[in-house]
Amino acid sequence: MSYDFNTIEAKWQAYWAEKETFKAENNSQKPKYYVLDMFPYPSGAGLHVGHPLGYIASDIYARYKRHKGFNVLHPQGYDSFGLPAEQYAIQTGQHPAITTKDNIARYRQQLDKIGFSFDWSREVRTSGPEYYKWTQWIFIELFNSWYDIDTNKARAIKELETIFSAKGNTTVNAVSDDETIVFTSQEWNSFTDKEKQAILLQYRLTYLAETEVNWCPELGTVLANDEIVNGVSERGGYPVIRKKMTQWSMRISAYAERLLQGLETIDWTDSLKESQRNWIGKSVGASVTFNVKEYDEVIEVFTTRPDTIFGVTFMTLAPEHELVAKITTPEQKNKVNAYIEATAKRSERERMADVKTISGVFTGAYAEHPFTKEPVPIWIGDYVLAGYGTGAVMAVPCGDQRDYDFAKHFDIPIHNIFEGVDISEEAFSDKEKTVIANSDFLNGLTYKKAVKTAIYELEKLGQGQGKTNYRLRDAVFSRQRYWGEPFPVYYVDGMPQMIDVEHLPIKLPEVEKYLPTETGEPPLGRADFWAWDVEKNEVVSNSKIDDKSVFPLELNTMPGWAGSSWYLFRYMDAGNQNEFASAEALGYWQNVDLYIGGNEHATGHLLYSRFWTKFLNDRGYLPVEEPFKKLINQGMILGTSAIIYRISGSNTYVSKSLKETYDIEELRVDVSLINASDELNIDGLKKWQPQFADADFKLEDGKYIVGREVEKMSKRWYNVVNPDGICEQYGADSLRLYEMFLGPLEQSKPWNTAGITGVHGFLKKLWKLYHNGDVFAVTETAPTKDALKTLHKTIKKVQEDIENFSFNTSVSTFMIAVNELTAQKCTSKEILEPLVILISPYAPHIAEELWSKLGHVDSIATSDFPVFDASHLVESTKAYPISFNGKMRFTMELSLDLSKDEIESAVMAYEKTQQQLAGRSPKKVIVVPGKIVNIVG
RNA sequence: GCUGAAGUGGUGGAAUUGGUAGACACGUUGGACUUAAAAUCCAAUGUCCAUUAGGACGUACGGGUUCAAGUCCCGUCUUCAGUACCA
Repeated sequence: MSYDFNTIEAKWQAYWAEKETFKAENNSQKPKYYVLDMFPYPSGAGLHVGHPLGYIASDIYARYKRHKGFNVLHPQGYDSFGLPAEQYAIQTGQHPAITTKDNIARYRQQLDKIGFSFDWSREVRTSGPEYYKWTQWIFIELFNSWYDIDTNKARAIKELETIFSAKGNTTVNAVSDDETIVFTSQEWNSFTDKEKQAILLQYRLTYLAETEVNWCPELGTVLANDEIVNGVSERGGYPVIRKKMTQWSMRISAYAERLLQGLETIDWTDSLKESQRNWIGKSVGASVTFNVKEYDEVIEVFTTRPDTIFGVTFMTLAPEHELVAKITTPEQKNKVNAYIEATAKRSERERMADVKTISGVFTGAYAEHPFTKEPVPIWIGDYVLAGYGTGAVMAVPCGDQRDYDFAKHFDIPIHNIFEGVDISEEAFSDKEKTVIANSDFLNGLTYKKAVKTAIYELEKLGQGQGKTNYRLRDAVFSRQRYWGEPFPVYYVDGMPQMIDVEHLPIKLPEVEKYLPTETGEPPLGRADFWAWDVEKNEVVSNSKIDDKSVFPLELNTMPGWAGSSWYLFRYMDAGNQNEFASAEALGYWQNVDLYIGGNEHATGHLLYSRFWTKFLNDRGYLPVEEPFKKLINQGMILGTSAIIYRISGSNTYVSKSLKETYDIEELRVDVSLINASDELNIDGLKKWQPQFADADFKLEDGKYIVGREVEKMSKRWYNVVNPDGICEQYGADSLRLYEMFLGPLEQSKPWNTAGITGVHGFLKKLWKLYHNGDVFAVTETAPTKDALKTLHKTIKKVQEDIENFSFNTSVSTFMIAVNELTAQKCTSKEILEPLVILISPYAPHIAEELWSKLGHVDSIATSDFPVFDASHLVESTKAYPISFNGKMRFTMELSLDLSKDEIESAVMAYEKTQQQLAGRSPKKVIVVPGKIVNIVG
């Protein structure tokens, strides 16, 4: 009986499903371990070979941890709200729920074939009402919270109302939109209900605000930055303008410092932490206010260099700055307006791309320098961004290159305030070497001292203070889409109201089309039943909105990251109808011990879910501050596209080496038409697409050789390889081993099936090791010394590899072990039984089969990992001379702990053969813990 | 520009704290078994010279530290990823 992987794999997959082998219990005497994959979006294209890479790695780790005696939670689900299903719905009219359901079924089928140890009883789907009920609940909790800076955590909004009615807002230190509003308790209590609501909205952690968006009138929707190419929409090529819209926002900025500090407590890669640090963008400096001459206005700026305050020779405002209209003089009005109009037409992306062109206009107004009281001209320029800091800068041309370039371009004076520095060619921005000059009380001071002194003096004037600024902006939470979570929100008199938890979920309404309405409202504006009856507490027909108890519901839906920000907690208690997860389940599982996924989520999903976790922790719903303790980014598996060369204007194609002699254009063809030596299957190509049916080919050596290009796997490049074919031809175990064998987990690499015969051959050899012809041939004979050595070498290496996530090298270790044992003709059960456990995380199906043949009734998944015993690994020694404190020493390396006698005999043996090194006999042998032995000669 | 990662045979990639570079696999070549093919097994395979027994050179490039450097330090080049007028 040969290795019949198809039968074996089907058998054990059915067994696992039936016995629920991988179901995790929420209480156990064992220690817990939570291994999570980033859940997939179920796209119509199905899984390709890149998807399972991370899943295989996490599956190996999960299975290993089970062998090591842990109670492992390893769930899977679907991030099933998203754009592709909606776009498909717009084109075909098919409801996204149906598309999504079909795609999920296909994903599940493909996943099952690979033999993952997921606990499917905990599956979640973000688009399921029983799931998004709790996404809506979290939204309401955010709405009902404010951020208290003094206790540094979120608190219930009710507590804030209590404070307001008792003491007004002067004693509250809270994060809010407008810190200048001040009221007493008497004033608060005399406000109307609507006024109170409007004020509270400025403190809530999710709030309505006017936000600038990329609006495409033709498509009637808001576009994300990456959906715009050269100022027009990627789809359709329609113009895009910047427009202000009222949208929900998340006050993530309140958590900026904690999101930054929290990075110190988690085990993520440095590059990922660095990305998040950059994104949060903390900078320490000062806020300075300049009075505007002849107007009763002040301009507030943020600067990291208050020490250069005497170098200010002008100010620049962003064209969008609100003061621009107020302070521009009549003479400059036309120029300024023309400039503002010109910049408004450019998208933010264009402005960023076009860094080199210097542009700006003088407003005609002057500010007053806080210390010298000299006039400072106020300019506008698009190098200042409205969205960062205060949208205004104090320009110090001698110390900042952008200010310098601007000043040179417009002939604005440049004052040198640095001692002994030449600024005739460029600005000087080296803080460390800074010594201030020409600056009154700052003269002679170095950077750090000058900053302190400048802030102190500004505070005395009441025109500035030390300030920390963050780049992180509040996150827009509204999408003008259909296929997303509806908000549990209705509007009374323009003010948002939350629906009570007991009436959730608010389910997505039916619409006949998935496009925005003709009047530019989101798709939910097409729903007939989309109004809230506060007496019946149910969704009713829009026609009843005239009734006094019926109000319109929110038309936007939530963004993709809403559902994915908390799903890890839902897995802990997926079926719970009464809570998002029970306190017991949350207390037991805590957070994710190991999270594996792609690094495209570095600043999106991974930041938002940290934010929500901290928030839920503040409000007492979670016992943890961070969602993911350890995170590994798997690399992308790239496709190898195949290229054929068509002679321009003809239907003739030339082989790769002939392409230079013709004027050609490149076409990509399906990679399944290419064999291992880059040869094209011409008959296959002719059948593939009608345009090739009567094509001519110019061959080399009787073959058509294609060009290859490594790029992202994508349908449009015809380079997608599905795992299904591999599973059929070589089996899931081969696929699993091969994906690991391809290279380091974290590295991107092109998919190439050529090497799969290597790992497949290994599995065949493994099978043969346990069989003599057709007979299972494991015996009770005592193992040889060599066999024991091979086994324990393998245990040690595999265990180290798994702990270090170097799965690729353990595949090699297995191959060496099997080759050695085959050569040794080992049939001993004492060796072969533990060996199969070592291999089982990688190739679980064949391991289960051999395990049951070894006489076990239970799944191998519950067996214990073999214990490493170093005593089987006595090996030869190496020695190197070292010089230490003028004395000659030898360092001797042994492969493991040896007894004193063994060391001494090894030293003697070594001495005999290496007399040139061991001219003197060792006087003392020092055993250093581990494996280095120092011999002092 | 900045940040991060990396550069090793024909290819994917190994190499503990510095300690015999190229494990393992693919590919290639030769051989065995077959009528033949497939499958399987065996051998060789960094480069160059000896063509035996051995020697020299080799981890992007140039220096340095060290008894010893793929690994550490300085400089240069290249590639990939992320990010960008952040005041």
